[in-house]
Amino acid sequence: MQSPPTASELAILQLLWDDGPQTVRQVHDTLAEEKEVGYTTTLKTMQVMLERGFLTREAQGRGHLYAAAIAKEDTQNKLLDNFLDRTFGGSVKGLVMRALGNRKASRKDLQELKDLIDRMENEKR
Amino acid sequence: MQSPPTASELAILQLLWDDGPQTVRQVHDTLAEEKEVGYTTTLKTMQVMLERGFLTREAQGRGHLYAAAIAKEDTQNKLLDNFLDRTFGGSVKGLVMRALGNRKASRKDLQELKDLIDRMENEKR
DNA sequence: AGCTTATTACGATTTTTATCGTAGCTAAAG
DNA sequence: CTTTAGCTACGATAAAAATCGTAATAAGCT
Repeated sequence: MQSPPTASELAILQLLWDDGPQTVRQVHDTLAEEKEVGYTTTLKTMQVMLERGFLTREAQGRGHLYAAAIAKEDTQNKLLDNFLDRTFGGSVKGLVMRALGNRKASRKDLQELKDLIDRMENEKR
Repeated sequence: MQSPPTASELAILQLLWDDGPQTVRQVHDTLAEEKEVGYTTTLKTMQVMLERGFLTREAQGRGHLYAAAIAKEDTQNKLLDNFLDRTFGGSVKGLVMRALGNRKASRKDLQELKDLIDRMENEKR
């Protein structure tokens, strides 16, 4: 993955990751709920993504069924890495504390995080 | 702050936040260590940032001394918010767990995080 | 004052990203 | 078989971000 997906591309990837392979029509209809955009814009973006190796597709009916070709976690990791460096100078602690401080996490989330931290501390030993 | 600073702009802000007000020359020399870029590119970017209200400046010698006009924490918060929504579907837990899982945090960092979580759990009561 | 050098101002260009119009194809419907 | 509705392909355009060239300005030196 040379350069990471752009914001628009990422929005499409999210749909394909979460809801599985879809046609341009399906993707577009979902995107259009959030933001006004032409059908051919979505189509073109997905064609570019195919070109870039972010998507695959197979013939289906009169059109194509597109699927994500890159893994969600890998992609998130790379984007996170970039963001961390650019915005928090690479400080994980800075990012995490800010994220927790700003947005409300549920009690259950907090407990899971503590568990994760405990496990990490043990592994470190 | 209408639209957030771009990647290039953010790099400049980081320098001004961390090392205090500087001239274009100083900023440029630091940036140029990382990446080849012309002096007037840096200058122009900083002029645009002034225009956008991200920087202030005052006359100094033959040139100007620039300073960040927006707060580091506010800016980081907004960028984090965007990033969280775009990349992790707004899931703080997802982001935090991934950040901790990927990059190594020091034992001290982990302890501080646990303390923060404990404080949050108490406040929640 | 005249020269040199660093800086600025300004506009233009390039590059990247996002957007869309149009023409043509194809399957399904009549 | 013809019409029609939905898609695709392709190129063009627009918008945003990054880059730089050039000329003017002003400080510092001799």
